[in-house]
This record gives sequence, structure tokens and C-alpha cells, in this order.
Amino acid sequence: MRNFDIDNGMGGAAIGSMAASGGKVFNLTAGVAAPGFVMGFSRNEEIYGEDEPADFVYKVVSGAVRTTRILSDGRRQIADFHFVGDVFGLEAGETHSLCAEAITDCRIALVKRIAVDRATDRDSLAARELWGVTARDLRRLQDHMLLLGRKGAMERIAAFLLDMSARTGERLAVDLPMSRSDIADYLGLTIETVSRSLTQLERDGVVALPSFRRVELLNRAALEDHAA
Amino acid sequence: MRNFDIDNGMGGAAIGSMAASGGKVFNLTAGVAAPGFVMGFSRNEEIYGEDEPADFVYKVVSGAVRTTRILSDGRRQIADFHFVGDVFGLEAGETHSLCAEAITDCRIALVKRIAVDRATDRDSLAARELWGVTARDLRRLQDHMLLLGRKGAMERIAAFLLDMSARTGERLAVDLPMSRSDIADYLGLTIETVSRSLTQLERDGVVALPSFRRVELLNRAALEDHAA
DNA sequence: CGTCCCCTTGAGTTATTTCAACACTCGTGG
DNA sequence: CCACGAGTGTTGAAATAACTCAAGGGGACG
Repeated sequence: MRNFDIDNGMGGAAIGSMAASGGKVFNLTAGVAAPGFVMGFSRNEEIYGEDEPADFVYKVVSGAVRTTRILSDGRRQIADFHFVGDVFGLEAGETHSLCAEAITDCRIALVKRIAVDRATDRDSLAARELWGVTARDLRRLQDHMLLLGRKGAMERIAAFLLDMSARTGERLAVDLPMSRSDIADYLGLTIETVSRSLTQLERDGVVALPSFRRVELLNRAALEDHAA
Repeated sequence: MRNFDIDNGMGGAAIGSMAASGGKVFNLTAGVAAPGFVMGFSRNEEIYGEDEPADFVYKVVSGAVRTTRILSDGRRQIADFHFVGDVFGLEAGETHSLCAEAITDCRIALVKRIAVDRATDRDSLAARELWGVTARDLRRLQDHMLLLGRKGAMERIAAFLLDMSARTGERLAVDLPMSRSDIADYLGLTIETVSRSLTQLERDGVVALPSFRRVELLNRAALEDHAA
């Protein structure tokens, strides 16, 4: 089931010590490195669960990840998506506040949290950088909160496409690794509304949908207007 | 307009130096103290604006504060409310990501951010505590995201009342410092829907509404059921 | 006592959801 | 090579939760 993989991943110089457990040393951020290992997860596999002890910090080596919160009756809200290079699962407290799952088959670098803590105890610059990771998450969630609380379906879809485009750096098209269901649960909509909105954008000539998972941005300006 | 006030506020021991500017030394958190001063703000006065330089960190001495984000067309989303003892406006970046306004007349302790930075450079425990403040904000926002994305009007109101009750420690009643409009913009609803939901809870005997701003929790269990 | 602001209530509208059916894609195996 | 089936996505019609618009009620404060 689980594909251990001590090999490759991020390269680069390391400040942290090579001591402790794992094999390689990973750069969590530019100035924070610690020993860890790479682990493979298959599509829809859980990486960690909500309320589990946060003993590791994670970084996407390949593939894509979603972090979610679920209500007892099954309603789900996706907090964010994480792509190659993104750090996730970093907690100030003892447990994970969200659940993380693989969207696609993916490889994830795991770093022992204790090792990260040691690094931040010694190095106040490293501590600041990890604080910055949490602060960036917070900022993204503030944007998302405005979207969920006050934007209409079409605005949500448009904002989502533009955000995906910005994160991948591709200005002309986005290849979505996630299903309509994931998009819906991220945007606080139903899959039907997501589908209808995309179709509408296609009819308006704003995007093209050559396949389910690919969206070509034909008219960025119009999309930005839609995003309000 | 602005009521400067070097006097009282939080008492207690101080780790930080008494040097620099302001008069008194304030405990931002248990282990983080820095010199600052208290300033008065009147109802609806802006404390800081979105995208303004984050030169200060703030702590509520008396009254209540809201942090908001606004869309160009006037739609508003309130990120959180802050009550006595709460720290807000702490940023990892250079600018404030939200706008802060006084809900009621209030007194706010201001601490120069440079002073806080100096404290965290020296003291890794202090740094961790401030990271914890940001992490707590993030966790609250994750809960709120689920509410905004996936909960119905009645669930939002119920969750809101229970949260207010938890934050004040009052289990039998909550005195709301904020208007229906603030509640609506916090919960992603309209004032009419907020009003109707509260009336409904009153009709069901779950709460009593002796005045606009006071809610007595007659049946906590029922409220918890409603909150899903 | 009057005025302003905030809140509530009602009636009608609408955006989104729900329910249901159908279409497409892709991998598997006959 | 094609048939099959499961998973995934689209589309339509009906239902509904919440919104909008409009009017009126009630405190607070001068």
C-alpha cells in the first residue's frame, strides 16, 4: 500500500543537522531544512487525519493534496489545495486541525516536527519563516472566507480559475488535478453548479473546455470581470 | 477625536525591556511583553485599514473590535470579532491583511511591532507564542470557513451564539456588542435572515430575546443540535 | 416629544440546490 | 476490437433556502 522512497526530492543546501532519523535533508523553506524522507500516496489516500498528532511537517514533491474538514453528516469543506513545493500540515499546536488527502498519486516529503522545532529554537530567522508559512495560509483563508461568505457561484468559479492560473504560473490554461466534487467542496457549491458555471463560461467564450480537467483561458479580462 | 490614554490596562510582570517609546509595558501574551500605550477609539472608528503598514500589534483593553474585508461594490465579510484580552493586527508580512474597526467605544493597547520583533529575535519561546497567536486565528478561520461554505442559516446562528457564549464564559446568556448587520456580515447572511433565525429560535423556546443585544440561552442542548 | 437608527416582519423573487436522467471517458477482459 | 461497467461529468426540471424590497415597530437620545 505504502511506497517508501528514500531517494530524490528537493535538493539544495541545508542548515539543519543531518543527525536524527530519516535519510535525506529537505529544505522545508529557503532557510529551514531538516532530515526527512519521501513517501508515496495513491489517489484519495489519507495522509493524515483531523485531530491526529502533528508529528510531521509535509511538503509536496509531486502530485496534489487537499486539506479538508468534514461534518458528521458528510458535508465537506476543502480548506485549500497544495501543489508541488507547498508545505502543509505545519501546526503550532499538538494536533492537525484538518485532514489531508492525496488528490492524485503523489510523493510527499515528511520531516519530523521535533527536528523542525529544534531548528527554530536555535535560529530565529527559521522560526520567522515558519511563522510566515502559517501567516500565508491565514491570508489565503481570509480571501477564501470572503469568497464563501459573499460571492456568487460565477464569481467563485472565476476566482478559482484565476487563482489556479496564478499558482501554476500558466496564464493561458489550467490543468485541474481535482474532480468537480473537489472544486465544489472547495467553493462551497454543488458539483452541478460548478458544471453549469463552467459551461456558461464556455458558452460566453471566456474559456474552452477541451477535456474535463483542462480549462483554457480564452479571455482573461472577462474572467477577471466575473471574479468581481 | 482620538483619546490618548497612557494610564491603566493590563498589569503583570514584563520580560521585555522598558526602553523605547511608549509609557507602560504590556503583556501581549503570557510570555511576550513590550512597551506600548493605550488609545481610545469610538464606535465604528477605524483602527487600521487593509493594506496599511503593520507597524503595531494591538490588544483589546476594553470594548470590542471587528476585522473585515470589503469588496469594491460594498459587500463585506467580517473575519472575526475581538474582545477584551484578544490580540489582533499581528502580521508576519509588512501590511495588514484586514481592516479593523471599533464595534463599541473601546480602548486598545498598541505595541510597536519593531519592539515585538526584537523580543522574538532574542527569545525563541516568545517567537513560538506569537506564532501560536497566528495559528489560533487560522484555526478559528478554518471553523468559520466550514460554516460559511457548508452550513445553513439556522446552523450558523446557533454556532455563533455558542461561540460567543464560549468566548465570554457565560453559559446562560450572551450580550452581543455588535449589530445585526455585523452578525450578518460575519455569518455570510443578510440582517433579515439573522433576525428571522433568532425569532425562530425564540418561538421554539431555545432562546429568549429580552432586548436587541441580549440573548438568553434557555436550551443549550437544542442549540447544540441546531449547530449540527 | 420627535427623530434617528436599528430591528422585525411580510410578500414576492431568485440563485442555488435537489432530484433524476443521461453522456462521456477510460480501463478491463472477453 | 468491441462490449462492459464504474466512475465522473453534464443537463433539465422542480423545489427551496435565502435574498430583496417595502413597510412598520420600538428604543435611545436629544
